[in-house]
Amino acid sequence: MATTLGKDRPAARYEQVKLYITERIETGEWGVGHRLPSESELVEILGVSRMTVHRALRELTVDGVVTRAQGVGTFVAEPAQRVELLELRDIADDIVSNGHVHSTRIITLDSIRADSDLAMAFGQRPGARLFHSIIVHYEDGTPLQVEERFVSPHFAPDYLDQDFTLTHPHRHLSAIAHPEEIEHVVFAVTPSLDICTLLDLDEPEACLQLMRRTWVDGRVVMKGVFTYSGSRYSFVGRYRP
Amino acid sequence: MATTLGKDRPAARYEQVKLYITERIETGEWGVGHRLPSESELVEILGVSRMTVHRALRELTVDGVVTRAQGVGTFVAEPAQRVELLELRDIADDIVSNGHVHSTRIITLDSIRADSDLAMAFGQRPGARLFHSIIVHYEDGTPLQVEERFVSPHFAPDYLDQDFTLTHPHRHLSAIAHPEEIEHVVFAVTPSLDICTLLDLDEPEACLQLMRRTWVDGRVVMKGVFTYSGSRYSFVGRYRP
DNA sequence: AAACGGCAGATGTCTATACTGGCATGAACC
DNA sequence: GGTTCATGCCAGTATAGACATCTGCCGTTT
Repeated sequence: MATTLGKDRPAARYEQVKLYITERIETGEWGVGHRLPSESELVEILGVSRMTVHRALRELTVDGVVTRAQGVGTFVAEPAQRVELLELRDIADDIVSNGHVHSTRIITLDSIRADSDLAMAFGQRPGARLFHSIIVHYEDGTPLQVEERFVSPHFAPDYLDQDFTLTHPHRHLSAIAHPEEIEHVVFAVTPSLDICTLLDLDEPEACLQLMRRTWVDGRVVMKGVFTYSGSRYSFVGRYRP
Repeated sequence: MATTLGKDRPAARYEQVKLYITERIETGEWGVGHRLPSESELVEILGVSRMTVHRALRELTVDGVVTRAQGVGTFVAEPAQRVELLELRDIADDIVSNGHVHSTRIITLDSIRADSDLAMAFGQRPGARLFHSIIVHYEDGTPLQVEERFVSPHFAPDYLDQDFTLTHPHRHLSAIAHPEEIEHVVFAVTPSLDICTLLDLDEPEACLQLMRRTWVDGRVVMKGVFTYSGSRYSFVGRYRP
C-alpha cells in the first residue's frame, strides 16, 4: 500500500489507475513490450480492489494502450500504428514532411453574415456574423488544396488580423483552444468553376472534399470545407482490428 | 427470475445480456427512445448480478447502442448515423439498418490471372490465379455501390461456388477468418462508362471510391474496390481528441 | 531425450453488498 | 400559484471473495 490513491473526489479510482499507468508509459518508464505489474501487484501498489484495477486495464486494452494475454500478463502495446483517417491534420505539415515546398495564397479574408445553412451548421440564427477565409495551399508551386473556413468571431476575435502568409488558420485556431469534438464528412464532388480555377484544373475533375466542424465549449466554432485537387490526394488508413 | 440466462458455456453472461438487449432493439420490440428496464429489473429478469448487467449496459453505451442518464434510466439510442471510415462494414447491413431494402446483382464471378499491378498488390508474381467478382448493391432498387473484388484462391477456395444472391462476399470472407490488417485508401474518381452504367448514372459524376486490402497470416488475401454512387454516400466520423 | 502431468501465477468472469450522487415527483409551505 | 424540500428511483462506483481458464514451467515418467 505504498501509493494509496486519493480517496477524495477528483476522479473515479479506475480513472486514476489508468492515469497511473499511462503516465509511466508516456514518460518512457515503461517502454513498448514492457510487462506491467500483475493485477494483484497493482492492487498492493495502489491500494484499490482488483476489480477496479481490472476495469482500468480492460479499458486500456480497448484503447490499444496495452495488450493482455490470459495466463501470461499485461504488456505495453505498440504505439497505435493505425492512422486515424479522421485525424486533425495540418496540410502544411503534410506537404513539408513529404519533402515538398509549401506556400499559400490568400483569396478572401472577410466578415460575412450567415445564411440559413451556415446558421444551422453553427447552431445560430441566420444573419449572425462569421469570419470567412479562402486560402489555396500549394505544393511545390502547384495548388493542392482550397480551404474555405467560417469561424465564429466570439471564438477567434483576431482571426481577420492574422497574416496567413506567415501562419495558417489551422495553427491560429489550434493555439486558441483544442476542440473538444470534431466532425468530418468526406465526399466526392465535381468542383465549381471557381474552385477549378483556383486549383488550375483545365476541366472539372472529381475531387475529394472534406467538411470539418469543430466544437469548443459545446458550440460550433469553425466550419471548414477542404477541396483537394483531383487524384493527387487520398486518405489512407491502416489498422489492425 | 423468468428467463435465467444459461449457466453453461456459450459465452460470458454479460455478452448474453448484451445480446438479450440488442436482439430486442434489432427486432424493433424496443424502438428508438424506448426506456429499457432498470438495472435492478434486468437483474430479476435475467437472473444475473447487477454488476454484470451494469457492465453489459456500459459497453452498449460505449458502442452507441443505448444512452443512459443517472437518475433517469437507459434508453435505446438513435441508430448510429456515423460511419467509421476505417471500420470494416457490410454495406448490406448499412442499408438495412437505415431502414432500406437491400438487394444485389452479380455482374461477374470468375477466375482471372493477375496482371502486374494486381500481382504487386497481392505480393505475388504476375499470372497468379485470382478469383474475381463484380457485384452491384442496390438500396430500395437503385444502385448504391459497385464492388469489385479480387480474392486469393488459397484463402477462399470456395469463393466461386458461393451464391452471392443469398450471402455476400464480405460475409463469406469474414466467416473464413478475420483479417489481421486492413488498408483503406479513399479517393474521388470520375467513374468509367461501365461503372456509370452499373450505377445508372446518366453522365459521369464524381464518386467516392474506397480501396481495401486485407491481410491474413501476413499475406494479402483480398483487394476490393468499392465505388459509391455520386453524392448519395459520404463517410462521416466524429471524435473527441 | 521426449512425453506427460501437475502446479503456480496470470487474466477473465461473476456475485453480493454497499455507498454516492443525479434526477423527477409530489407534498408542504409561503 | 409558485417555491422549496423530502423522498424514492436510478445509474456510477467500489470492494471482497470466489471460481474459471489459460499459459509457462518444472519435475517425473516413459
